[in-house]
Amino acid sequence: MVKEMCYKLNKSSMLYKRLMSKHLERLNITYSQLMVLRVINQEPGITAKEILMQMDTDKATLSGVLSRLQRNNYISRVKNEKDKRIQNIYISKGSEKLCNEVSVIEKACISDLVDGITMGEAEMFLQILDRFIENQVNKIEEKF
Amino acid sequence: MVKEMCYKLNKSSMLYKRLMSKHLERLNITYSQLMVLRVINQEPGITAKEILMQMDTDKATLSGVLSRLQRNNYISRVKNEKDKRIQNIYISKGSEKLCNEVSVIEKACISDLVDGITMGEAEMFLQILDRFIENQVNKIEEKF
DNA sequence: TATAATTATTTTGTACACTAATTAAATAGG
DNA sequence: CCTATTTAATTAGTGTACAAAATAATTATA
Repeated sequence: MVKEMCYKLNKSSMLYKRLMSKHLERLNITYSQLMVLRVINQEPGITAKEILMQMDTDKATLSGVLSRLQRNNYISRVKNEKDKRIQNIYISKGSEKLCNEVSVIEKACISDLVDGITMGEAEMFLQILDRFIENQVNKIEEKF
Repeated sequence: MVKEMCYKLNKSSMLYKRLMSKHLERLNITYSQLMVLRVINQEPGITAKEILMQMDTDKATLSGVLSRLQRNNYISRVKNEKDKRIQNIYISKGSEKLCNEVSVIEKACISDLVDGITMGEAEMFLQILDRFIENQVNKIEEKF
């Protein structure tokens, strides 16, 4: 039962990434890059460390995503004068527009995914999922 | 709401892979490799094509997983004499034991994940998830 | 029967997740 | 003040996901 849940959660996650990447392809940005760009858009001047705390991800992975975002001129990084280990990250002109544009695509893309699922069901689903995630986090912290 | 569902599904999937890989580390096999190994274990002599049909994955990805499994002596591939494009895949001696051993680990590892979730809730969760996945599959097939 | 189309699989190239090791800067303790 | 530790971020290396192209064998067709 739990095994089935895990298997299907993975499957659904995989499908979502597939779906979103196909839609994002023409915008020349990836799903992971977009997630990070959004966080930067909401908090200009944010540091990599702060992004890490907001998004439960890996620092090495984030480093790569950021350099690709910079390479494609979506962001710029400015060395902090007070603490030279830190870089403040800013979204480039025009990229805010991209964020908004994607929100529209995303809405259109995912609205159909709740077909046949009622509001109440979705709410219950989220509650259970939250509990499940909490258990996962505990389990990971517990052992290692 | 849907967005939140997608986000959390992804998060949960990521956490599960993290959890499993930490447990599998000492067995010197990865989660993806194990999934494939299990299919081969159930159907000795299976071909890559047939594995692809059972597991909704990518042929290039599978090709890589199979060569790593072979490199680590978990499987062997024998060229089919009737159709030389095909290789029949067999599990190596001792690897069946690994499959069983992992099932035990997996059970221990994931039983705690349903803490605070009733049987009924889990069932409902799975039903909604199934519908969600079905919608995703439709959406992917529809557009491309 | 020669060639075109199809099929099974691998290779190449890009992006990402994760671990371990490294670099560079800041801060603490003696 | 100088070493030791901590902190922020990058680099190197392995594995995975996916698209596109290549390879090799089989089957269909002109």
